[in-house]
Amino acid sequence: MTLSQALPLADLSDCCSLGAGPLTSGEAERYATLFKVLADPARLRLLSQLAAEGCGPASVGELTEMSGLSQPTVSHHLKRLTEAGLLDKVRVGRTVTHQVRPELFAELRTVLQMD
Amino acid sequence: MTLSQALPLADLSDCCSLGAGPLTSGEAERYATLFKVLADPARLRLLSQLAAEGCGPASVGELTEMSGLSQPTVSHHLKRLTEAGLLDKVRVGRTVTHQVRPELFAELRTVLQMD
DNA sequence: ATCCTATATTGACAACCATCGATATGAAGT
DNA sequence: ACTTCATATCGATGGTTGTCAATATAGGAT
Repeated sequence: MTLSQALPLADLSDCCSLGAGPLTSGEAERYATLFKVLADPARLRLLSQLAAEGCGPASVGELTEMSGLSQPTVSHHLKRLTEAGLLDKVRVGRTVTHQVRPELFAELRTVLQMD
Repeated sequence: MTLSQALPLADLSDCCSLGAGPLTSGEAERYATLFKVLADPARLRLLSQLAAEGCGPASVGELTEMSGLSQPTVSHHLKRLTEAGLLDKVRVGRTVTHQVRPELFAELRTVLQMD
């Protein structure tokens, strides 16, 4: 069960962002959970690799080489990103591929809108 | 010395975001530091209070009442937000007021652009 | 069935941080 | 100077997490 399934974000189109009224404690915790996933340099670099134009989905092994981290550490970060709803995970034979899922990024941009 | 003075963000207009090529380790750490400041429900609620339309700058005491947290805890959070460059701090007599500083929010929105 | 290869999980350790009570600083009034 | 009020800092504590080595799982090939 992914985080996005367990804790769906509020629809920002009609209600709340930082710039449009105080957040409820539930909203604040859900957004904080998402920002926490982004608040790590290794995960940001993995995301930037996956989001770079021209690069399609990448395997865990490729991302391990690029990051210079150990394979368990990369697997751990990809799991956190996937459970947060920021990545999609696809198994093809023995290799596992990940791909950026843009929806939540768009929602977070709305949250950071200050006017 | 605030974080934004010590570690200026790269100019995103011509260079790097998550969607435009891999991040350097320096960029990844600076963005991760900023997201870490946002990755706390209490700080998000303080920000949403400060950003709510109609609300001007608010004092530490007012924010302490609204948040339900202790005064030292609120002071701690406001310090982190201010040192990150997300808030401005102004002392007026005995009371200290804070106000949202929109620049870094705009930069983070750019970082989260995935296309 | 056995082996190899790719990924996931476990266990452990160190570092960081949110929170509070207690106390210090600092500014203004008497 | 002294008191009072608003905010900041200190010290301690409990919880979270990034990282790795070691091991487990799982899929394909022989």
